[in-house]
Amino acid sequence: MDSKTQTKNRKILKNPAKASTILNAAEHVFAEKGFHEATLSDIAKKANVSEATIYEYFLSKEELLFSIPQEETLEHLKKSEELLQYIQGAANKLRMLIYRHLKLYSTNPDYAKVVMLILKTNRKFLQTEAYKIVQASSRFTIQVLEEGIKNGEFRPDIQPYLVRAMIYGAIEHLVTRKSLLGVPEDLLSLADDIIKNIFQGILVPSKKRELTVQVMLEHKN
Amino acid sequence: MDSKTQTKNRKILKNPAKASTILNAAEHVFAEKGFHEATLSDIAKKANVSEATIYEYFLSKEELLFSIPQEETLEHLKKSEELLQYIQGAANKLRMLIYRHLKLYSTNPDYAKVVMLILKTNRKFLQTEAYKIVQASSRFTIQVLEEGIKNGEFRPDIQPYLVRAMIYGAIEHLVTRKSLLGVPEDLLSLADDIIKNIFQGILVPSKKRELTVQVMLEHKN
Amino acid sequence: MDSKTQTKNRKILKNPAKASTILNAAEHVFAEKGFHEATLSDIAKKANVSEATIYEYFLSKEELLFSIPQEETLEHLKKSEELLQYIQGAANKLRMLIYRHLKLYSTNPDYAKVVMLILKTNRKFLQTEAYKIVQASSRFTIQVLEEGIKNGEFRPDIQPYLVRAMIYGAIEHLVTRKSLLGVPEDLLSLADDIIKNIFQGILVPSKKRELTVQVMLEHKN
Amino acid sequence: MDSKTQTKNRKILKNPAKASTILNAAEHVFAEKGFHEATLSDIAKKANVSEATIYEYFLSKEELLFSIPQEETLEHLKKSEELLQYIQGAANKLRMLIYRHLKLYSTNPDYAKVVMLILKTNRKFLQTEAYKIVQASSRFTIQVLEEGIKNGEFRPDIQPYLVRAMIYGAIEHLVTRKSLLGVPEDLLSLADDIIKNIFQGILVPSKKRELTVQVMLEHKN
DNA sequence: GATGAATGAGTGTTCATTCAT
DNA sequence: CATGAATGAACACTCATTCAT
Repeated sequence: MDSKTQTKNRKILKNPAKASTILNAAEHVFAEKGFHEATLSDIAKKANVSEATIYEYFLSKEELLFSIPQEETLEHLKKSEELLQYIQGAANKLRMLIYRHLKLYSTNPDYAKVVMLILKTNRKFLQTEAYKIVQASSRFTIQVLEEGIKNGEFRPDIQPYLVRAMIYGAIEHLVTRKSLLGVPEDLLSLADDIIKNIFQGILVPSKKRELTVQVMLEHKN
Repeated sequence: MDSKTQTKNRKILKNPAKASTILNAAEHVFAEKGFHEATLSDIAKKANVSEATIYEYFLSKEELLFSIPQEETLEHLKKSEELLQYIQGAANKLRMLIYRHLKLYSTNPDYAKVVMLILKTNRKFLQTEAYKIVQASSRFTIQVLEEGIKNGEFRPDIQPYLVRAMIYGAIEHLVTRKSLLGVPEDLLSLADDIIKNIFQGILVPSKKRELTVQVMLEHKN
Repeated sequence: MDSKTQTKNRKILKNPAKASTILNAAEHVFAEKGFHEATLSDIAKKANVSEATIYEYFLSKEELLFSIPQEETLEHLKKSEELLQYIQGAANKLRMLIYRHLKLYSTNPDYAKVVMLILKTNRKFLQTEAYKIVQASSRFTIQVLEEGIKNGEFRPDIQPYLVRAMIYGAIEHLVTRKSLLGVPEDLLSLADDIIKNIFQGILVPSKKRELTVQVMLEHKN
Repeated sequence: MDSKTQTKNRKILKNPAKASTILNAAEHVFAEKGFHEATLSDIAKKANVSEATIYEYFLSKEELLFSIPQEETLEHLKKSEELLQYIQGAANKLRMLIYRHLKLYSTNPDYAKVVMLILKTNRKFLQTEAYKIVQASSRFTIQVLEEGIKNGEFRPDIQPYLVRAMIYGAIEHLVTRKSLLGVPEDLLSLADDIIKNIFQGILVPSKKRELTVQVMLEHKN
């Protein structure tokens, strides 16, 4: 609605520092208590502003929640996009995306909690601008996977949609566990192993048996 | 708590049919609206009982929520455990576990929503009896993975904990998407592809080049 | 909406005594403080129930307000309707209606305040069932006025709509003043004077001069 | 209070144009939404000033409301007072007062709404300077009525206080209906009929019967 | 055993008002 | 002078939970 934008004179653009303070407080409180359990009063206290002030910057508690990933995600996305241009090879690009994704959550545990425990399962969030950014981010992965298929790096029969689900699923699973249970201690160190598993699978390759055949041929000579 | 169970004379054992009716109603309403948005009044209406009656069978709204997976999960677990005994080979066993897991959610969309959108991100659920059953279930996967490593089916350098995260992560990611967005239409058909990816990875194997080298050696002889 | 009627299980029919208690409390508090200045808490205290209980009987503060005149007005209306049948002559009927109207407010000062100071100027009230009853009540007056015109009791050139406005206007004006200022002390005693004014107007009739002419004619004979 | 007026340096005198702009905006917004439903923000927007500026000219939202009739009413009063001097006869004077009163509201529908729907039922307004002006205005009516009684134009037994109530009551009733319901379309055209009713009443005069008697007397001769 | 009825406790949101600049 | 920015104070409304019958 037009009225929404105009009637409510939000000062978020006028004083971004305070908006950011509120956002950080909200992130922290939401991370700690969850959305419904957190109160505006909690957030106001944490941000050292009045509850009314929060409403000067955000339309509602829910909009405040949805505003949390906006900045962070957009910035992350742009950086990833930039880096993709400097990296050769789909495998290397994918490695970077996985690594950065894990790092994003790893270095921002509160943010991780908000995303994994609150936003990811919120129906309304899916209709949000912020969510579109998240979507864009995951589209990169699809593109890189397709690139890898095209240039022969990746199996031609993989389904990018499914592989992405596995990559993100693994990361989300781990970050969620970390958020809820505190384990594993060091998320980031898992990146390489995830990548290795994604790349090579878990089966012992059948190459060896083929190799054995070769050797037998040698004996024949 | 134990004391809680004993202090209140719960009649859940006396009239399991009604308890089950309530549980089903709750599952449906929670799936549709989410935990906080669903009201006891909604559930009571759906179950054709009074709100007070719900409290005859369950201690609280939260306990009602936590009771939902109990039956289903336990049954699922037992069946899996049984099947594991009849299957030869870690790969085959793993395939079965993945398939059954995906099928469980696939055939119970309401249950899937409750688990994926509500329980999985609930801190308190982790301290629940029901959760221990879930844990037990996922312990099978670890065991199978270890078995596969031991008998040479799986790479010796895989980390079972991580592989499990990838398997469950992928499934959860897909089931969550299905729960929220309705896509993909047919979850179950993805099982084989997930298994294939998990087993073989996405990289095109470098076997071919190695093979070429062998051939050159043969000529040398 | 259907949902409104069914979703909210109002117990107003089940326990009319309590509904009435609440209504009386509301009438008193609204009369004393006005609608916006009165709080649900005030009313709950006055009625010796919890605020939540009020919501078991009424959908909202506003609906509570609008429910106040319902009973009283309907009862008043029916009685008036009945009495009309026993009275001969439009003038006598009108006298009764005026008298009863003034008496209604005169004996229920709280009710008078609610009607005069709150409801009468409330736009939404006009779309209410209760208002339709009020309308019906004032329709009697129109009918009686028309009857009086037809049978020659009232001037044929009067406009019933306007006369009604004058009658009710006068009453409302007086009741409002009484509600706000406390004067005049005794409203009811004004009834006869109002009636007299309405009936005869304020002008000294010019009959006398005409009469004189007649007399002169007599003398002439 | 006097102290209030002096403590705060109100600039209403310094820039009467802006004060008037605000007052007009307030009149419009109050008329449209009612007092409680209107916000200072609404008024500020309508007046193209900031909310804080409104407080430079008026002490509070309520004082702003009470300031609305001041000018208009005073002007109206003075003009009426002047006209009274040029009119002969109490009946003619009363006719003028009624006509002008109805015209005042008729030509200022926003003002009419503010007065009829908000101010007239506001307790605090009665303690206001502005209200005293209104009172003064209605005192003219009393004076004219008394004059009419004295000089034989009006019945000697009418109660001026009551007649005034009827006149103003009728006008208020009609203006209120117009404000809320939009009918009748043309208020001003009702003036003559109101006057006629007030003057002559609604009863068919009993002259005729008396006249008949005279005629019989004539026959007797 | 089942429930109608009552409520305590809690919270997001609004807005008139103030004041430093 | 004008106002942007901040907030204190208030309140209607909801709902899980209890308990007498």
